[in-house]
Amino acid sequence: MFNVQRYDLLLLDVMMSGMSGFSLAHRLKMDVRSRHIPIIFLTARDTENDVITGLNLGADDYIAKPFSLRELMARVGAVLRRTGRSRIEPAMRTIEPAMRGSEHAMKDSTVAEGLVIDDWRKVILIDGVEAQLSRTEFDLLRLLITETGHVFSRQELIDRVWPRGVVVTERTVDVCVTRLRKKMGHYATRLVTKPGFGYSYTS
Amino acid sequence: MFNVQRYDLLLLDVMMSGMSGFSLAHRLKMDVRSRHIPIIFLTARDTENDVITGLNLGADDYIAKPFSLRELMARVGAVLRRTGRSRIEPAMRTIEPAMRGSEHAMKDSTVAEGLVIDDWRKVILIDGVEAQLSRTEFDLLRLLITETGHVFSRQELIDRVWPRGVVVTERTVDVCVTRLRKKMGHYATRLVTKPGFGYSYTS
DNA sequence: CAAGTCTGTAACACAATTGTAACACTCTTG
DNA sequence: CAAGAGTGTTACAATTGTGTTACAGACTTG
Repeated sequence: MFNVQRYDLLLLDVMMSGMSGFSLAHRLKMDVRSRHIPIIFLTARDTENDVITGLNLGADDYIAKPFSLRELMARVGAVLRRTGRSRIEPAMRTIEPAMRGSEHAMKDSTVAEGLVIDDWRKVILIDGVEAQLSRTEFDLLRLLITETGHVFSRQELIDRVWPRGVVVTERTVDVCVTRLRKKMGHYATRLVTKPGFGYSYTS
Repeated sequence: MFNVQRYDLLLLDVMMSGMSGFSLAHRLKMDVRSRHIPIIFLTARDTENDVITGLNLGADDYIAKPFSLRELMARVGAVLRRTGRSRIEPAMRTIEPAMRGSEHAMKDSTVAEGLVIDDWRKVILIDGVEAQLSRTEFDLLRLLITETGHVFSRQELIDRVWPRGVVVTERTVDVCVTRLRKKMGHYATRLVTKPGFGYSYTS
């Protein structure tokens, strides 16, 4: 593609189909045509190793999933401003129309690998397919995803998901999780039970 | 048509009768006579794929329905100014007479597929046929359509549609929606209830 | 390996939410 | 001030969502 067009910035997923984002970045650095183009990595993995590998290859920034599109845009803008490689205006002009139809996604969408919580439309997208969640299920999933990895106790979940003042059994959480899993298809296994502790979302 | 006349800008609907706007754009890019003419796509579809296809074909901008004619004109002006391909004056001279009969539409009309909110005459056109809405119904529908897809909570709707300071039950919103649906004929189903969340307009 | 504990889940009853008709009240408008 | 349109509330029906419980497994622990 570099033979045909010039790019202001590369947004690479560490886990791309067929080739890892790192390999691609490595190959690009070998290529004179693409040298000095700012790179931002997207990744679900947030281990130190990944971060260091990314920065050694000259990544200009690093965004761990889940992230909001608002955050993504802010970082893109920051990198473009910082590198001064291109004026921001033309870049934004390219990006903006692409965002037009989905501006709402800028507002509060939360993104995990394959899963989008669309807080605007109040639906979740599983591999791009809408799934209707009830209010409680929606709030529960959103909380778990926004703090991916953290194990919540049942009481904690009740306090933060259920309306103030309602009193429910801890087993209620289990049932809600079961119902959520049913609607999440093959991502059901990401709602992990930690026996004795509670539940967490793990990518 | 390119044999007969020169054009300053193309405004293409992605969904045209007989041929998609994309196919046309593709064929135009092959044709020397039409090369380098700025293109703006109009579309109701806001999927990522459409956006990307549009930009790859060299679209200069992208407007998703619903949009106001005011916005459309602003973008046309922006593209003409940006491409510098023609001075704006002559272009506007061509456009203006065409708009004469429907200048009022410039003010605040909002267009969704099959539905026009005429803020000048305070009526909506359903498939071109006028429907009389009360003040509250009109404001409610306009808000929902201008933010197509967004799910509003009942309180949010009360805050933004009902006059400042009035206090009404949340159920009032339900009744207003019911009345609206009755006047919207077969488009009634576009006023979608999201149980537990609120209402939205969906095309 | 057995007793005890924890979790998954179906089923049920009930609780909450929503659609809608009816009615009373308000606000215009002539 | 009368007529009519518009609006908010309420009641009840229809729909949808939710909490609890019971039982079956799974897991833990000594």
